[in-house]
Amino acid sequence: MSLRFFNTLGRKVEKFVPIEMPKVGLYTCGPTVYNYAHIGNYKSYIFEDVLRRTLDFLGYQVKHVMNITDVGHLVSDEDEGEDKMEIGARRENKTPWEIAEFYEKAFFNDTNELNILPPHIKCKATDHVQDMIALIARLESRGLAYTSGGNVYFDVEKFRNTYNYSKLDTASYETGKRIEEDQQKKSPCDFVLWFTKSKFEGHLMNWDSPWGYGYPGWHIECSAMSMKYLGEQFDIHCGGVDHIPIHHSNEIAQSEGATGKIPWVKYWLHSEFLITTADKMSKSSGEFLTLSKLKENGFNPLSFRYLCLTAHYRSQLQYNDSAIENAEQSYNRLLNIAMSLKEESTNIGKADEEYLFQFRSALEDDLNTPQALAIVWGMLRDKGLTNEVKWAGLIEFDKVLGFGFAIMEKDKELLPLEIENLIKERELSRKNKDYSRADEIRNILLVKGITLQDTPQGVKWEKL
RNA sequence: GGCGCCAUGGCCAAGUGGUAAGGCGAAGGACUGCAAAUCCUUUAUUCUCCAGUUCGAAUCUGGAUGGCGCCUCCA
Repeated sequence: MSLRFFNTLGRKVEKFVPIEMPKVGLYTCGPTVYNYAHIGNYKSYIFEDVLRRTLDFLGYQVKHVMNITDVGHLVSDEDEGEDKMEIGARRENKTPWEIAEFYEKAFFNDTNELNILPPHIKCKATDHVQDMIALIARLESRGLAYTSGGNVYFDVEKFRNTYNYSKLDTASYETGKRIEEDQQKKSPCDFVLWFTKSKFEGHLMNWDSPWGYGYPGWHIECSAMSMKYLGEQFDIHCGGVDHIPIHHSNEIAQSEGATGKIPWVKYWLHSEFLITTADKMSKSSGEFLTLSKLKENGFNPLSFRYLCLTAHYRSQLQYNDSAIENAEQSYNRLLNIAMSLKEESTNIGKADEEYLFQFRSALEDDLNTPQALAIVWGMLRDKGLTNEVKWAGLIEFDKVLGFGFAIMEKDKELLPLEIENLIKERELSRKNKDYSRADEIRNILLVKGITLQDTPQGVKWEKL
């Protein structure tokens, strides 16, 4: 079988054929850096990482571009028209640039802990304002943009998609219900390309442009930057499902409108949300679960990665306490098995072809990671395989799973002498059948965060 | 108001016409001084409910109920 993806463009699973074999241009929507990302965000980034690793695994040459949105979006959480970057700035008494730098760093710290590969090119919106201006000018020259009330708008009436990507019925739009309607628009579906008239006072991030001193609309950065680095047509564009109706529809309209080349992007892949019992995890609602919080609660970031892999990227993932606990447990077992296989494998064997084939097939089937994990467990439990073969297989699988088993080292740290002596004393007590003293010592060590296991090979200890 | 998605054991979750993957948990057993870890075994006659199509439905159709998302902030 060959690689297949569910393409949002046609809402069906399609064979993946890159524009120029074996190269793949991949653009993934990056973070808006006005606050910490939450674990729901990271579900998407983990999906994109698995996608990229799968493409690598299958022999494609991927060029991965990701944007950093460091220009605030137009509308605020309360729908009153405030800029997120500037809200963040005011909240923390910093400039928008300081805010952006701080949260960008936080983002990449988190993704690093989740073993998410950094993009080959990361591009900041603020570094590409000239590219955006050029693109807007291009749209203007093709008659697809108009100026009204000081702002430049994209004219959707002048550009009709040949495919109904978003499946939005624009005729039955209920505009002005959630946010105040912009009376300057010709059609409710028009969107701003360039602002000179901000709805609010004291906007700090501004640039000179042919239309006046101002700042770009939200959607234009992705079109401008992706085309700059990947060409006017490229293979894959990813994001969360929430981007389908508006952000990506607008991107398509402005990109195809500017170049006249259709389709702009061949495959659109969208990741479903992580769902909590309480509320949708949303940055704007204030309360959200960050990776740091997860770590404070004692969970390994890679357990969260494992959890994301147990569900298909296109289905909502139910997140609750037992879900992450289950995942942590499973991941720890997998890790232990991996580390023992590593220890017991003196020479690297050759992975079993049948399991490798099954694993590859699962991923080729629109990235079925739950199926892929089932195959991993199946191989590990297979009594017909030697440890060398299993370890070789696991190394291969891990290229996509991304836990980093191959480079991981089992903690070989030494225990303080005091504890070392307690363990020795306990061994002596056990030999003398003084089990109450032995159990007492085991409890003392437990309080100090060390568990003991009396295995046939001797005492093993582990830090909690 | 419009549009889209989903409903599988205690939990997470694959499977989308041929008779329910996998992980966690739980139960029993082996091992152990007892534990822990590990290993072995068991754990959904059934896929929210009601009709229908079919030789055959978790999978298709209609309806009901419940949940989620989008309609210019969102992964």
